[in-house]
Amino acid sequence: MPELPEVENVRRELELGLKKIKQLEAAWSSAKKLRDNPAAKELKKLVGQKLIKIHRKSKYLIFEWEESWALSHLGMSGYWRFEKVYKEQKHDHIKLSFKGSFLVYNDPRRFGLFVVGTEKQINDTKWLKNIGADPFTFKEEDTENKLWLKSRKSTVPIKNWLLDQRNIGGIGNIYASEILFRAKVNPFKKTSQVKRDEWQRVFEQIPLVLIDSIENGGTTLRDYLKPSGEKGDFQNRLQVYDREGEKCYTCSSTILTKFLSGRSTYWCPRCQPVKSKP
DNA sequence: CGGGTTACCTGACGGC
DNA sequence: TGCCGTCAGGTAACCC
Repeated sequence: MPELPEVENVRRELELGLKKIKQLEAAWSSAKKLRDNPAAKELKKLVGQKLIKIHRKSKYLIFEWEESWALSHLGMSGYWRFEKVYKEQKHDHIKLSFKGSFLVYNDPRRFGLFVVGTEKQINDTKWLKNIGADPFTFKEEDTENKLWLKSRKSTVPIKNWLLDQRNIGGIGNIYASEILFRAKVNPFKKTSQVKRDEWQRVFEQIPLVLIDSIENGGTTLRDYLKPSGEKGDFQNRLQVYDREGEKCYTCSSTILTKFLSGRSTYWCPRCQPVKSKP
């Protein structure tokens, strides 16, 4: 479900709610396992602490408590919700009880993650350590050139390269297709064969598309909801994703879709030809 | 090693 | 109505 823009929207809304939150009074987790379910005793470490800030790295939420940190990943179907009165829902997995409010993690498919530790322990987890460049700062840090050099060695399709979190953190299946459409690059092109000017366009579009989506509340195709329960709005701005058989807004060609490494890939055959223009 | 496939889970939806 | 196959916004363990 959630890629970087959705996770950032969750982060922003949760942080708005923090002002009203006091100490954690009780913590509960379901018996059903998430990807790495916190042992009940790990979760108990948070009791008595105040939630201070929520950070985001790539698609991960990082909860900063007074003494501890916690790492949250929403997988495909996870979401956090704020409630004044707890109303149990199917697939609730974590319930944090504060005075006068509840913060609940629900995740039907249970691909999500929640672990507790010290700041150092969390930062040293394999999940945070293996994340590649940050899409909003790689321009400033000469990372762009490093990524370009790295890309010369990769023979995977460029779309797969964008999805590999070890290269750039935060791009998922929707935005990989959207970024490549806006950059006018064919998603099946081998990464090492993507020319410098095409690469330039891809790099330019990565932060633009992600920010555009963040500002529009993320993409709600099926079940993504912000903690407030509201839908996102970026689904109305998608150019190719989920638009198979519809007309390209730019050139009126029919949008195509194809399975690539197990993921649906959408593109416009005329705007993103296999052979780039000379 | 890189690159491809499949598994992990539940639910929604379409075809028969 | 129900059963079955397919697909879903992510990651990671397997293969070769």
